[in-house]
Amino acid sequence: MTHAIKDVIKEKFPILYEEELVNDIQQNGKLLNFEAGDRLIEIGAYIKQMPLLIKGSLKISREDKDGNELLLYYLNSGETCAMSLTCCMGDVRSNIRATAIEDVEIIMLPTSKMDEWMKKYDSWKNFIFRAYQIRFDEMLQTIDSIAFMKMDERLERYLSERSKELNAKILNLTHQEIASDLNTSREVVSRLLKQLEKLGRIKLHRFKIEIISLV
DNA sequence: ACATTAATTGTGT
DNA sequence: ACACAATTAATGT
Repeated sequence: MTHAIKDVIKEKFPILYEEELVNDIQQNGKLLNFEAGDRLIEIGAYIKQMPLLIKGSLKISREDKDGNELLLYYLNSGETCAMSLTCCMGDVRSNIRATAIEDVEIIMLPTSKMDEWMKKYDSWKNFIFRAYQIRFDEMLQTIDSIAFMKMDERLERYLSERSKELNAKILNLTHQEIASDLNTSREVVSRLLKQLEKLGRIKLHRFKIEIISLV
């Protein structure tokens, strides 16, 4: 039983307060569901829709020249993908990939409306600017964690961020996944995780990591 | 309940 | 980074 898009917007995107805008979204938006593992956006594809994430979370990544997957950031409910905006403005192919890491519910909006809404609705404009700003801040943090932090600190930060975002104490991740997100080897991750477990900050299980207490 | 297999995780070099 | 061992979960018999 799906509720009206209108209600969902009011609940998850209170920042979009203009009644008329909400109606517009209701009219033009499509409510879609994806399962964990599905790819919503593939590298090289044209983007004609822009997502508003209602439930679940997405992993946004790109590929380097050797075909390695490189993590950009995670998207959670109440957020949107800033990259898909830049793509859809020009008639450009996507340079990112979006993969569902949990079951996901999203509203897809036709990019054709974006221009019009930017001019027409203040709250929409603010929303978009804010999405950019949040993403930008996060990327800055990521950059200096790569530049200045040692792997053990990066791992710890990674875990506490993920647990905060998903707001879950149990993360369903393999060591290999973490390793490719952090661009290191699986063995290093295993060893560092082991240390954290010894310190009593996490507990290790197969396929999952239980967070006990992280900074 | 047991054996087989595949994948994850652990460890030494 | 590589190689191999140990452990675990899933599946079939």
